[in-house]
Amino acid sequence: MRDNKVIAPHLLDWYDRHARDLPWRVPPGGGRADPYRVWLSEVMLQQTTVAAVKDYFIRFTTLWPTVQDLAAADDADVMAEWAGLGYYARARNLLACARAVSAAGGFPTTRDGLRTLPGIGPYTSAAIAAIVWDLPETVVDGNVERVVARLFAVRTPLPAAKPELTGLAETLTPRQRAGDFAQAMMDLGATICTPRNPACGICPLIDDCDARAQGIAAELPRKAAKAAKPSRIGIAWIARQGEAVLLEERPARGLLGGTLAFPSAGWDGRDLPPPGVADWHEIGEVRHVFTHFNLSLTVMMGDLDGAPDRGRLVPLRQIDRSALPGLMRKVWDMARSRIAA
DNA sequence: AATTCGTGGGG
DNA sequence: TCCCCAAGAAT
Repeated sequence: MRDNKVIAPHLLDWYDRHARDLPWRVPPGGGRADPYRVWLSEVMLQQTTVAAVKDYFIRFTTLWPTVQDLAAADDADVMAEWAGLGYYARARNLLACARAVSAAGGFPTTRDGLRTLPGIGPYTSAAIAAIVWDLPETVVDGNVERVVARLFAVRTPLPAAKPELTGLAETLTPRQRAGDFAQAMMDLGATICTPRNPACGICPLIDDCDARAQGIAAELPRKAAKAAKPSRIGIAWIARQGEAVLLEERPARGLLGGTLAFPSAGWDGRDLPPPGVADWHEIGEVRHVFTHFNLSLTVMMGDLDGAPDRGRLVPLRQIDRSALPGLMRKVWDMARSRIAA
């Protein structure tokens, strides 16, 4: 059996002095957090950096201050506000969750109850339970995996090491202030116990860290080798008619599911013809990187001869770049420069 | 259980 | 330029 580490008092003391000030966070000892704001921030923060989330969080909470407000919102408005943040299944699940919570009269007050809601998994359920309801749940995100792997010098590569790391993390969670402890672990991982060049010299847990003692902190956690990233090609069509351009809502599931987009094909498993008859001509190539492939998208432009067979024509001035996902922003930027010229 | 889901920043 | 990675969940 591994040694029993007791790090919570020391780490919480560090957190009381160094907690980051974040829009969704209640300072240590600052009272109960709003479950809506904590839930919204945790969903936005899934696989997404704090820097990228901040503005989105402020916009969402300004537009929809309560979960009831969000539950009453139009799907298209929420998708448009989420555009650019990525992982769009989160936005669809966000609305489904808001509507379930609103109908139920509030958020569940246990981890298991939270876990049943769409978009809330092992991490997010534990985070809300600990941060909002002050329950002694153990929160395991990428930061905690790294901190724990180093504290206990776990050499097993991820993701196989996940159960072991979770078990070890559970031995660290205090009965009191579990929410602050979780946020302290994540802050530590984000600011000191970083993936590369960890700042062990100023780490409050330096005397508890096995990896540091063995001189291998920067080498942990180990990770399984990743598969090479394949390349895909496709076509996007800028279909014009007078002062309007064709846009469509993508299918609800899959790549960029439910987002607003220019008609395209060949890169997402769909092999579709152009959206109508036109004098198609190439205006350039857009490159984009997804999690699991690189994309080269050939952009075609043309004036429609007759009605398009899908999508809807949107007046130029009505096209809102910020309502498009990142890939389609690139396509639009290229098209707009051509239209202006 | 392994895949499939975005995007932007940093080294 | 390329690779890594970031408060994961759903299937």
